[in-house]
Amino acid sequence: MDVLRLDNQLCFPIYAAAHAIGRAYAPMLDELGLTYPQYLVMLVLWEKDGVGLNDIGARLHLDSGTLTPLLKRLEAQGLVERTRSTEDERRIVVALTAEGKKLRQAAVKIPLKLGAKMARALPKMYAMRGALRDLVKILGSGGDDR
Amino acid sequence: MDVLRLDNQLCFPIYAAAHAIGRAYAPMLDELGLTYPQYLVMLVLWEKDGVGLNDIGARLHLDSGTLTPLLKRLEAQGLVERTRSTEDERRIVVALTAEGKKLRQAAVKIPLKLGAKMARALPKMYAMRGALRDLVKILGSGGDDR
DNA sequence: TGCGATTAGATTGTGTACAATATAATATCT
DNA sequence: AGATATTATATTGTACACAATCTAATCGCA
Repeated sequence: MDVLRLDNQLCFPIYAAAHAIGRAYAPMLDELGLTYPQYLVMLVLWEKDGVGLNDIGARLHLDSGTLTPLLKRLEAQGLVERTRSTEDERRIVVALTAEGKKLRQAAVKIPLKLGAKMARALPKMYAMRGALRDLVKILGSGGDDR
Repeated sequence: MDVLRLDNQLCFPIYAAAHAIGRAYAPMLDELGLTYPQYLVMLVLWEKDGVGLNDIGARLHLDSGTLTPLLKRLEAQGLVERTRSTEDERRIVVALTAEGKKLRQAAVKIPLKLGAKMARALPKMYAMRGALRDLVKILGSGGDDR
């Protein structure tokens, strides 16, 4: 077997799928004024508001180089507020604004629409989810828990 | 089920895994002077030299906005040459230099090392490859076959 | 053959993603 | 208590990725 043949690669399909996912989400998220990474950040915050930048990074495996500008833009859109923690001044706490909280209602349609779009792929995606998580763990998760 | 809960997302694990893969490849590819996307382009060319930018894009689901600068940098490194096709002047043909061809020898170790690194994840990755390819098809593949 | 439609790649603009580095704050050790 | 080590985030620099748009070349149709 030719280890350098594109069709024999195991990682490339993941890469290609991730990009396809991003492209598929974009028009729908654009209606909410969000990009896919921003949407992921909002998911984290809708789940637990007022967490640190570090915590968001740990959940999403993204570091401050990515998150700082991203959060700045979310703040500029009036969806979040960033403040320095009083307990530890190195920490940034990210809180949803009322508008940010309200956006959740509109956002509910996103996974529903995407789910419908890739309905026939869903069963296998459910099946591969755990393996993908394991892979992230094995390879090292990036973000601020490095 | 909360459709907006991060752990319930089916796409996020793919996104996270793709980024983890990129991070895992980077140090090794850096020794060859390549980035992961550049490495993918080289895979395509090692397989079939002298193809069009469009063909590379179709294989990798990347468009000219991404490929043009990427190929420019590969050309600057002396690994490829870009020429205008005589049959169709809109087309760019990308050919490996001798140095580009020679790099394949050093590149063989990359998949081997990565494979070793994620050995225990490999069986499931083999299993999910087809499903990931289907997903790319379903969502629309991007690149220049849009 | 001429003209409108389509295509290939370049370009512009925006938003990531991450390595490396810097600065200030906190933790740990002696 | 003081010094050193570590940590959180910002910043800098580089390389993507892709939508939108542009320009020149080619295709398809009347």
